[in-house]
Amino acid sequence: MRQRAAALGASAGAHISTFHSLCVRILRRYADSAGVRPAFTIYDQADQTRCIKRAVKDCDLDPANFPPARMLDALSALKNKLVDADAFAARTDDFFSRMLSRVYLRYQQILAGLNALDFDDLLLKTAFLLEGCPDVRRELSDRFRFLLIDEYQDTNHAQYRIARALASEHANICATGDPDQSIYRWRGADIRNILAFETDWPDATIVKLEENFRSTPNILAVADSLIAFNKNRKPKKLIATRPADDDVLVDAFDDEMAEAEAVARRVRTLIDEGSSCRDTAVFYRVNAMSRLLEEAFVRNRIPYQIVRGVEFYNRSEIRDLLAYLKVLVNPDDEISLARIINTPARGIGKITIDRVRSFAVRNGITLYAALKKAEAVESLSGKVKDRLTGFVKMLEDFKDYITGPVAPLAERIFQESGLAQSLAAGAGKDDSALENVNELINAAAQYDLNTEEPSALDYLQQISLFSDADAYDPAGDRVALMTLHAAKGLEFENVFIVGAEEGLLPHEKSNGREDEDELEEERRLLFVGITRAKTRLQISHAKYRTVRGQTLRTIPSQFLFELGSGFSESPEEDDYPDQADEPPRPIPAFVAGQIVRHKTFGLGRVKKFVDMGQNSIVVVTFNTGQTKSLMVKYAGLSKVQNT
DNA sequence: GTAGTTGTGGTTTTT
DNA sequence: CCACAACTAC
Repeated sequence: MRQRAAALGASAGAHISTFHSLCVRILRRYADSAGVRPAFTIYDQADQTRCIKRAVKDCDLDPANFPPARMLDALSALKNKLVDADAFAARTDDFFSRMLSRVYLRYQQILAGLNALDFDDLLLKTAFLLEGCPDVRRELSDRFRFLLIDEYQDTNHAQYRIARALASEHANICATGDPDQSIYRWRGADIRNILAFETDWPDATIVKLEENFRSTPNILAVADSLIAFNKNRKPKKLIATRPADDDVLVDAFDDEMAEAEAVARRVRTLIDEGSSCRDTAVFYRVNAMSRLLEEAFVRNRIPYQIVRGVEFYNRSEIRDLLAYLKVLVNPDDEISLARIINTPARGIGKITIDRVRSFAVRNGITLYAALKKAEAVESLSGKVKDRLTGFVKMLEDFKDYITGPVAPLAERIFQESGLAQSLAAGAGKDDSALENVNELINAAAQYDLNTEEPSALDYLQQISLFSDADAYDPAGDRVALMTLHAAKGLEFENVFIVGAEEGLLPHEKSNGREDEDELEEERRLLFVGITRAKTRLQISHAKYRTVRGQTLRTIPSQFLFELGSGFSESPEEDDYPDQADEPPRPIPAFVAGQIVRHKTFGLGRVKKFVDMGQNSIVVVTFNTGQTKSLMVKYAGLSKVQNT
């Protein structure tokens, strides 16, 4: 989480840390009381997915009916509410929750066996520790005598309970935040935390920060107009203190290439006029959009940085290298072990692994311990045994270096494991992999320099919690490219927001689901992006966009119609087909539940109708299973009689 | 048994 | 379009 819990200790100096990092430090220090082993590995989403798949399988459930992503979301929601597996088991009522409960119990068993904690466990275990051990709570409360929590609107219930426990002894707690900037509801952030702060701490002084020193009135007007469309909010007025300046621009481009190129050229112009690169940022909804922009910036010779925190650590070459480190630090981490045992290929296949695993189970030892005793596994050929012992020996040799600087160890692993060689062999098609590895090793070297007693364990636990905030380098004079989420808390003279299209912003995954809440969160996301801009703001969309290899005509984001009138449209003619030729026709209204037919997608059911006159949008779930946003005037939908 | 090949399916945001 | 899973050829 981005919000930081800063604790100001009189003698120790101020600590600035994210909630999760604080939890890691607490859990390591009070491991016994918290019921964890200190060398735990922190599992991210990919690792969690592997574990939950295994848990679902162990419970004899069909992954088709119990999709891993769904299950993880459900477990995460429970953990964020501090409902552990046992507590949940006691309160299941329907079939699904009974199955979920079994998966939950099994999942926790698996993680415990691997000596791993997921992100939610870090919070849950810390909260339980603080609430269950008064001694620990008092000690920490005394150590952190003043508590300041930023971005409080994005705290979840577990974080709330941790903060409450830490402040319980002294009540020196200060929280800052803005409910209109809550963009992590999907991750369990509970807006009630900030709304209820005054009731939780009755003596608290409330300071409203309504004056905005950052943005021009032009930008604030657009932000204000947009966010006012959210029904579920406390109205608030932003008061501009700066004089009016340039108009906000809303631009339409032919396709995503043209959009990226136009943005790059406009940035080029700003730079030529004397603006620093660091003063400009480009925001997008999904990481996948960064590539086109990157290419455009290269073409226009503009220095840029792609701010990617988590994204970087999802790269397979990075995951491979880190998996080696994880296994060295925590041999129980079979998820990482499974990843590296045949990466790069060294002739250890699935069947071999299964045999060693069953040997491990029979003898009640871990997979790694079984690998060490590979000689004793009868079902293996001598050749295979040799490969296994060679692999284990390599790891054991690396182990000599797990305390001490990390960069040399990472370099050594990269070379001696064969990763370097296999990367070089596959090069040509993608030379960025080697670059990424070098970046990782450089970052490790930086860690070594900044840390008194560097170790692989400490390094791994730190980078697992690496955030987008850490990824942004304000020192470099480069244009920043990042997702709207990553933009939170930052500000720039010039801001470009691209891809303001239905399905992208708001994202289709959050359109018309359950209720309006998800749409409102998308609106807040754009609001956050807009309010990052100090002086110049350009929001754009492409008329055609290629997604997954298919070029489709897009629909401008409904949010563009909610910006009020305080902006200039692009001078280009709006050349959507049909519009010029045909006189405006009355737009038919749809209601949710209405069955409709589309010439390409066939039959579907209306999920939602957004009445915007000529620009009305209808969201339809088609029988093919896909949900699409369509502009009524182009969709050619016909209403079908409900039977 | 392993490794390369074809096929399927799913597909945001991040700690 | 990409990652992964089952499949087939060594």
